[in-house]
Amino acid sequence: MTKRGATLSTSDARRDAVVDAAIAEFARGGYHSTPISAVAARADISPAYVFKLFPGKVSLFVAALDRCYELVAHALSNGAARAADAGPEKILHEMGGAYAELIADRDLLMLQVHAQSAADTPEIADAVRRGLAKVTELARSRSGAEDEQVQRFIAYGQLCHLIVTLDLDAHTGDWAAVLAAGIRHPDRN
Amino acid sequence: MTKRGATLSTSDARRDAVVDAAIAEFARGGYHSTPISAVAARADISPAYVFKLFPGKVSLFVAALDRCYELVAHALSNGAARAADAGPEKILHEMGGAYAELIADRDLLMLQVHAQSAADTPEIADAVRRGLAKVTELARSRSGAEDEQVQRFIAYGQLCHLIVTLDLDAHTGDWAAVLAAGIRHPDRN
DNA sequence: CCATCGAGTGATTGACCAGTCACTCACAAC
DNA sequence: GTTGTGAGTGACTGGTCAATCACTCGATGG
Repeated sequence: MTKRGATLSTSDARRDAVVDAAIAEFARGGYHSTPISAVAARADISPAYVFKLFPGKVSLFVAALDRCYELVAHALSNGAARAADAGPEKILHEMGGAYAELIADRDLLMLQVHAQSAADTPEIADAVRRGLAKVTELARSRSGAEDEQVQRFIAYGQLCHLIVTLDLDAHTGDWAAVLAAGIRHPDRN
Repeated sequence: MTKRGATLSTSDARRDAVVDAAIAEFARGGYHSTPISAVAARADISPAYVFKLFPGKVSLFVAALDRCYELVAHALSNGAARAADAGPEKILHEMGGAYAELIADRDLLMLQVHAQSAADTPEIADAVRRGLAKVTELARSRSGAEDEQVQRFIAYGQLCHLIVTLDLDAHTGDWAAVLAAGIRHPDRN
């Protein structure tokens, strides 16, 4: 009972669609509390078929995570291009702006947060390290900044994750304002 | 069948012991994949009795989290005292050192990471915000530093969480070294 | 000696979920 | 037209877990 109508899709196309659904669902509930059935439902697919496309739940999560970091790297790269041959600080700033735009819908950000928490599963930890390596080296090579500046770039990225996760700009004042000051927030809608 | 022998403990003492066990167990598995039975086993208690001491799983987690931030605040306070009346930067640096010592056993750090990932449960998000507020205001008031410096203090704390979670100082070189540079790591044993 | 009360448990329930398997169905090639 | 193949599913299994409840046991007080 193919619900989508239209032509029968090849399994590779389906796999891509399932990864998209996985990003959205895992971003909502995290690894442990998101059932495969939720991903399947979003992809208009039976839960059983997900296991034909991926060997298990971890593989699916890792695939989603890989895709997430790929998108992040792509955005950072674009950001760097926008500041062409300005100084390192300016380039990093532009990359930060591009990242803020990318994560406006929260999914890619939350997925990273959940992945960090699920890093006791070795495959997941590996995927996070892989992604973070890509991002770090990209920031360094494209900006030409000192190691210290690159480190700060990542640190403020992590702070940004915290702010969004806790909805700090909406909630309460003062101490929250200290943390959120000057960080580019995703649009609220 | 009270296994601990000795005198029968009052329920309040038991509650404390259960919170300690909860910190250790939740730090290992996170909120969703840590069963109450694991906490109960570590506290030498039947799972059923945990529900007599706490109304539900979330309450237990929140209690553990509250205690965690209490310990963090206490450590930071001690750190600030060590630098008595030095400059703000020096005081913040000393607080950072005290924090690094406190989280040497990883439990208090991992609990915070897992809490962030479980922040879609409102009670948990509230507890994290409460704790973070306490820490932020403590850092600001005790150091007398500018808002910007306090923000940086927290941001590097988050970076520290990432480094420990991914075991970055042990794993691989170069990009990992950039991120871990100058951060005081917990003793490896 | 009896009543009460708090500490603590065993057994159970109801729900959920990862993973499996045998199956159907559409289409293609011969 | 029948044989083969890949897409896709329904139904099931084995296991886990939060939460509940009726119960036991030991101490304490009258």
